[in-house]
Amino acid sequence: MPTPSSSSTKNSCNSLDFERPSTTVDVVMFAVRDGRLHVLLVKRADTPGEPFPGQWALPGGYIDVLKDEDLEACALRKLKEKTGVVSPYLEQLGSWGSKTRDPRGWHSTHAYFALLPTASVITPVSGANASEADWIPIVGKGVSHKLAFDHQTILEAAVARLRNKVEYTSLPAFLLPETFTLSELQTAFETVLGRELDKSSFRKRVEDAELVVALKNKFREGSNRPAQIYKLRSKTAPVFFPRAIGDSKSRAAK
Amino acid sequence: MPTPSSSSTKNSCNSLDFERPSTTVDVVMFAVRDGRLHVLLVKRADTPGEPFPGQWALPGGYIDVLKDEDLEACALRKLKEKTGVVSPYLEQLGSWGSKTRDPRGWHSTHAYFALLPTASVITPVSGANASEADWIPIVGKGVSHKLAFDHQTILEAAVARLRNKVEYTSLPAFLLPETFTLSELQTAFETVLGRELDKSSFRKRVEDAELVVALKNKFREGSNRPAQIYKLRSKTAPVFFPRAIGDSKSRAAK
DNA sequence: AAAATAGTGTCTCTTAGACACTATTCC
DNA sequence: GGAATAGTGTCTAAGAGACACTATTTT
Repeated sequence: MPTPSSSSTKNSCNSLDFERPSTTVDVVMFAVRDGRLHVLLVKRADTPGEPFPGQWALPGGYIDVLKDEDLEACALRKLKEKTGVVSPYLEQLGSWGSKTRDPRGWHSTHAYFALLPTASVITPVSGANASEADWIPIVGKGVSHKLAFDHQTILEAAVARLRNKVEYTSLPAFLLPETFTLSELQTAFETVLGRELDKSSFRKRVEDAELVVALKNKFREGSNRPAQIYKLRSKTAPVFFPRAIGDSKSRAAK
Repeated sequence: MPTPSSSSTKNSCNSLDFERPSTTVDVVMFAVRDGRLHVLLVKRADTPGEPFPGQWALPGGYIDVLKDEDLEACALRKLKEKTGVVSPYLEQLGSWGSKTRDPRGWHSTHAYFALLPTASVITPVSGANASEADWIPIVGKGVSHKLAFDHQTILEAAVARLRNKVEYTSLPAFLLPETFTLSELQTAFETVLGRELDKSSFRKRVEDAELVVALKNKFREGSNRPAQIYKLRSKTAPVFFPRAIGDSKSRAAK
């Protein structure tokens, strides 16, 4: 077991002198487009020498020890670079690290997942050195492209986590614009869950959880009865419902 | 933003040539001793130059790129080194990384948490270079010692996660020996939860979840009616209950 | 028989789902 | 009035808690 204070000399990236794994941060960014859940992917540069050239991957990359104060700041930086969004819902997903997941050697990545409001979905920014970025629809457990590294695994974990948490939290609310109607909120839940919900019990649930606040005299007009417009009571913290939304159906594991 | 393929030359730990953070793995090991929840801590070496000399810390350390296939293998290695236990319940907790959490520079750690069966708690192994190790009781949100690095934060996250998951999973079962009675199982839940449970509803819950299997003609004898002895149906996977154990009481956040 | 713990049954309360119902707008 | 969506009320079923009850052992 290597100890940082040993004084064998091999190479020195800083005060520690033994072979160390490299560290990255990847972000799974979700948004709803055309009533379907999408994830933002980037196409890797087609440079020879780069691993997985030209393949789709999660946006992410190496931590910049000068720019990034901490892991979350690094994730937020990558988010802003790709989408321009400054403060979306962001949650740590997990980490993956092994000898083999990157052909360049021992790598570990800290994965985050983010929920972006519909409004911000318009422009996939093809940033500085990212050759291409696009919103790809979620199909089944993940995406129908083959992804670089172990990004398929990470994406599947993110989709599973999101679907699981929808059962007992208000996460889909972060996929909507600032203001919305209850029907729109319900549709967001249904989009993520992949099944329809009963209107009456959904509304009771939302009401009891005090998730939203009605905006006085604000209504969504259409060719029918206008709908009350709401906003979230808390723009950042999700609400935890006391029971799963499927109740009698058992909650999925992990 | 640094790119791995840039060819400025600064130093070279492997093929990547820019300043990189260091990576560790820490493990929060829980066990029940004398009816109370404990965590295994180690005392850091009292060597000058080492950060936090002589202070209590979570067991863990640098990834060994030669020995460790992946993050989980690294966590299991550290677990075995400290306790001798080979396959406990092990779950990824999260990761913490920042410029400031280690005085030696940008560090990130992958934290795991483990539940150890009572049987394995007897011997805190003071391994090779670990100067001292001991089981410390959980008090409130964490432990009453001051811990090295941000280990207090990590420990508190582990305690919170454990307490939260007890509400809807069978995690405390992994704190018991192979076989146990339902009363012992209930006590394990109560120890972690920090509150008493109703016997009847607890047993219904366990029964409905098909968590345990009765051992034919095995009974725990005492100065009273003997109790049926059970074992877990699955020694590794926790069971997820359809509802929180507190039900009407709301589940804690995160 | 008493003590002690194991194990069960009954009642009530809460909440989710099903589903029918009413309400309000535009055409 | 009809179409369309918003919003509400009523009934039922399932599961959790409270708590009293029975069961089986040792002393």
